[in-house]
Order: sequence, then structure tokens, then C-alpha cells
Amino acid sequence: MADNNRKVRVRFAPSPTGALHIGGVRTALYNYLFARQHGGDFILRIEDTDSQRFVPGAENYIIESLKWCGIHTDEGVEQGGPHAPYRQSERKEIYLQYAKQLVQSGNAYYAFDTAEQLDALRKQAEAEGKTFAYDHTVRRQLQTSLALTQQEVDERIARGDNWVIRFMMPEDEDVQMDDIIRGHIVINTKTLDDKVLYKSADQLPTYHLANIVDDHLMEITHVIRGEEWLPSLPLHYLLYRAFGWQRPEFAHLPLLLKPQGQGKLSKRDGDKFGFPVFPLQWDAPDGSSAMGYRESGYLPEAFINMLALLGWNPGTEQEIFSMDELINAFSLDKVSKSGARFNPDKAKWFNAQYIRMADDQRLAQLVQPIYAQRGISVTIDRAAQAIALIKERATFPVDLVDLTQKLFVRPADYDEKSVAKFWKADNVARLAELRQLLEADSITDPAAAEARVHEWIKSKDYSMGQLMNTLRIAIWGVSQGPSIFHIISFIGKEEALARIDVAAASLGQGA
RNA sequence: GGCCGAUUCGUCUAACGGUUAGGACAUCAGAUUCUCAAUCUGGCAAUAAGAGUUCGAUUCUCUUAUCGGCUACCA
Repeated sequence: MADNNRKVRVRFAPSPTGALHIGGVRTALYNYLFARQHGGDFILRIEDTDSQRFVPGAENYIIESLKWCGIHTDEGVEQGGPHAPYRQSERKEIYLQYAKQLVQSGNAYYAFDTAEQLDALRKQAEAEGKTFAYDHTVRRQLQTSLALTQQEVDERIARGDNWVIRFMMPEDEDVQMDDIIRGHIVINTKTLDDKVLYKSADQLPTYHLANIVDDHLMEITHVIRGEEWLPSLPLHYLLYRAFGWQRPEFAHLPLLLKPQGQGKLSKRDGDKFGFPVFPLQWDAPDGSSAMGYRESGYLPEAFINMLALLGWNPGTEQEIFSMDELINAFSLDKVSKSGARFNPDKAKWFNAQYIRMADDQRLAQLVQPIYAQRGISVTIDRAAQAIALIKERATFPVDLVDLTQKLFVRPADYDEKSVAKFWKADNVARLAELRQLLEADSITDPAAAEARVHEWIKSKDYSMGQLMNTLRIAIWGVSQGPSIFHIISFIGKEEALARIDVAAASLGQGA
């Protein structure tokens, strides 16, 4: 059915009902990767056909999120394009004519039931232990254009009665469908109901109609969306057939599951799991706010890499992928079929890998505000040098500052445990000797200085671990951290000697 | 309830009828280091259950179980 000569065009079509969660971002990402790999277009369409659930700011949030992720749209609400507008609320007029076309062709009908009447029918069915379905068994008994005369229908519409247009589902037909990820699927229409295509409540189409019409008009070739849409695939197939349109290929992605508990990840989950579910911080109109990956210190490349591997894998053992590598390696038939629960630890690991690979200057820029916040003034170059010393031990940008802070500011206090362990009379006396040695040394080359000091310690038959840690406490405040000679060479000899003196004055001679 | 989908280490996954069922994260040891990380080495750890088909099933079929989705004038 799909014509392989058509240029690949895919869309990400979120509903602006709140922040985009990571499942949505992943759907966008897979669409983007697929488009780029095939030299096609990636379109951002906003499906705001639910006036009740519309949330101001959500659309902008979606756009900003995609930008941060490095997912570039070719056409969409922001930059426009040949099929503008890309916001369904601005395409209102289009849908009604298509809905009417379906009525005319005998594929849909008007229904005049009120919400109360439908409610009553559902309650009644429930009381009988059944589930009410608006389908072929009832559509001729209810107030529909199938049961009423043309004249009655015209009158009701003319006098302003509420009406909807419903799809007329075939009574008993096996719909044969193909999904790129799931293969062949068959569903009998007996189990399906007559879905509303056009709503009276807000004079807008439902998702089903708007989606098919727009995908057709926008020449979408592949629909890549979440698995929650699988049940409506037969309806969509039938709609394409009713219109006589060429339908796109479909791929239904496995869902992202809640990290704990059960169910699919939802927007309401916010960051209650101790890590974000949103790409960017989301300040909801109700005043609540949820953390984002960006604000938590994730690099967008790490975030994307982690997300790409959640439900897809290249079949090789490669795990670190740049966006370009992803575009190259991505393939829909390597997308897994089952839902994925993601692992916060693995996400952190990815971030650490990317911090390690990141350019020192870039990290210094990124972290500059944190230094400033702590009242530490450093140049980018100096910060970059400091970061180079410790970046392989950082997971988040804030770690870079934590780990380098004392390169710029003397230790404010001395770690109790370290002091108890190493700040002893013997060690302190030897530290005084070592101080003299250092004073006489140039310490321009950390490795050479280290070699000289180590040799001296050995010649004196002192304990390496004891003395070096005593020195570390004096200079660094705690018995952990980067190479002490790198520290000394970074802060300079004068500062190092001063720190030894300060420590001696404040910690005394030791026990 | 009905319909649809899924089911490999704790987690993400590889193995498209023949492997000692592989990797990564996490975890636990050891090595290394001036310390802490990082790094390296090694360990623990899985085919939901039961029937078939087959010389041979993680892989194909069926049943059961479990999980998930949908079942709105929401998307």
C-alpha cells in the first residue's frame, strides 16, 4: 500500500495538555531519527482539539524541549511550512467538510443523543452486568440519522440540537493490519464501536478524524506513535479506506512504564520518583513545578542517548551514540515490543560518560553560574584547567564545582575522620620537614615533584600513606580527592605552603 | 468484563531452531593509587509455567499465568 517512492515524512503530534514527558520525547526522537536517516522531513503538529484539557504554555514547552534535545523540526507551528497551519485549532474549517463527506458516502452518520442520555444507557447496561457500546446493535434504535428521516435530521440540525458525527463501523469484518514493529494484526469490527469523529461540545474533530485528515493532507508516510494507539488502528485503517486515501505505514512503540509500581508513565508522575520525568522544568499553571533533566544537570546528548536505548538497540554492543550515530544506526525493526522501565542509575552513568567526553571549556561555561553563585570568581580558562583535573569523577556539572572548589578557596574546615586518622604528632613533625622540602622545590611539573617527594619519603623511611595524607589534610582538608601534586601545582607553591601553615595553626601538633 | 499487545539476569537488552544463553547498569570481591573516585580483573544473577512440532527449542504452535494498553463528544 505505501508507496516507497514518496519522500519520507513523519510527524510528532503532541497534545498541549501539559509538559512533555520522556515517553513523548522518545517518540519524537524516534520519528526524528527515522526522518533524518531517510532524508525525510520531521514535522511538529500540535493536536489541540480538546479545548477542555488545553494548557497554556504547554506548546511552548514542547518546542523548547525539542530544541534542548537537539531534535530539529523541518515544518511546524514555529517555522510554518507548505502545509500550514500546523495547529489543529487553526484548521477547524477543514475537518467538518471531511466529516460530512463520510456521512454522504455512507461511512458515518449524525447522532443526536445528549451526554445525559448516553450516561443513562451506560448505567443501565452496567446494572445488567454489560458494557454499553455505541455500535451496530444500537445505532438504528437511537437518535441517529440512520433511524430518523432526512427531514427530521435537517430540522434538528436547523433548530440547533446538539449533534455529533459517528463513524459507521462495519458489522463483521476482519481488518487486516500491518505494523512495522508488531507484524500482522487482525481485529474483527464486531468488537469495535462507532467512534465519534466530530464533537458538538467544542465544534472540533476528535483525534481520530483530525489525525487521519492531517496526516493525509500533510503527506505523512510513516506514523510512529505510542502503543496506546494500537486499539484504534483498525478505525484508522477503515477511515483511510472510507476516504479512498493511501494510508501511511504504522509503527507502534512500546510504552515507558512507571519506574516503580504499575502502569504507563504519565505526566502526573512529575518528579515524585526522585528523578525527573520531564526534559525541562515544568511550571504548571496551577503553581506546581516539576524538575527537568536539564535542571538536574543532564547533558542533552546523554539524555538523548539514554532515551534512544530505552526500547531500541543497535544489535551491537555499542552504547554511546552521538545523534549522528543514532541517525545512522536507528532502525524500527530493532525496536523492542515490550514496555520499558527505565533505570535512573544507568541514566547517571550515561551523563558521567558524556561529562568525561565533553570539552573542558564547554563544561567551564556551563558551570560558571554555579561558581558565581558560591561567590567564587574564576575565569573560564582557569575553571577549564581545574575541571580537566577531576572531570572523570563527576556525574553532574555541580560535581565539577564541588570537586574543584578548594582549588580556588582554602578549605573552610578539616574532615574530622581524616584528621583523627592522620593528624598525629609524628606525622605533623614530618610534615614540617616536608614543608621545607617543598619550599625548596620549584613544583612546576607535578609528576617530577611527586617523584622527588616520594624518593625523599623513602630515604627517610617514613610511611608514604601516613605522611601524604597528612599533607593532603593540610592542603585539601580531607583525605580524598585528586592527586595532591596536581593540586599543589594548580594552586601554586606559595598558596600550598600557606595552607600548610594555616592547618598547623588551627589543628595543632596532633595527638 | 471484552478486545488487543507483551513476557530472557534486580533493570535495559543480545542471541531471527544448534551458544558454556552474550553485553551494559546496579551489586559483591580483588588489583592499582598519596587518598577518594575513575580504571582494570573476576564473581553473583535470567529464558513465566505446562503441553506440543522437531534429531534439537529462548526462538514455531496451543493453553494457563502475569504485566501492559484500549474500552470518553481525551489525546
